[in-house]
Amino acid sequence: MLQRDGLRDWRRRQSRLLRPLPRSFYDRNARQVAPDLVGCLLVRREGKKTRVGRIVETEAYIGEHDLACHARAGRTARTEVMYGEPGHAYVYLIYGVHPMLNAVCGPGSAANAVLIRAAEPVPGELPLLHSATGPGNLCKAFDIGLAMNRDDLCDPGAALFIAPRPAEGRKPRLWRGPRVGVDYSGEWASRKLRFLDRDSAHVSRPRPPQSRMSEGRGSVPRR
DNA sequence: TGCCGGATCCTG
DNA sequence: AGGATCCGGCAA
Repeated sequence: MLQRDGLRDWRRRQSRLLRPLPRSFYDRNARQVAPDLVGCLLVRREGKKTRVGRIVETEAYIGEHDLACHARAGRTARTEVMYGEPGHAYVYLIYGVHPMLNAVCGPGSAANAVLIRAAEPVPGELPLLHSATGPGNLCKAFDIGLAMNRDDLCDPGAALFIAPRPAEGRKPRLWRGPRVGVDYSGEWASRKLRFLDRDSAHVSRPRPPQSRMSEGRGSVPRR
């Protein structure tokens, strides 16, 4: 049990080192922020527990002119937070079922946001409650609900924030592709605003051609 | 006030 | 392939 206490202390020390990305990080177009968030650490503090995951997939939603972005309808009660200070959470419910986590971006009051679509476990940290592959699953794994809408991700005491890429962490090899589930948005559906770490086994579908675990349902290498 | 359509996921 | 399940946005 000494060993386990040691591990707990180690985790506590590690998690104290995690600090939120500064607001200036988010105060840019989501097109710039989204790829920079891949490899960063999603941190959820709940009671005495701190859960950490490495973000491996994001999507940029770049403002009112982006027909896939909720702000396409302009300023409304729901989208208000996207026009506010960068660095806050925008959480909404999709299909009446799944909460989705976004980080509000800028510049300034431009209604930009980055959807956080997947995270992978970090060795040495608490195991995640559940797979964090896919935006709905990710919210479940980190216990993120609608109540966290508008929370400030830059507050050092926040229950939810994103910490910078660890210096010792591997640098992601990024792949860029079209966003998922936005076929209704015309030409915006084909814009490559989805970013993922090609070497992660925890990205959602559809996976890029030669990523780890890219084998779809029952497909077999050809000969 | 009512209706419609989602930035999804899981099962059959 | 389809259902779950509910909220925001828009038309009436």
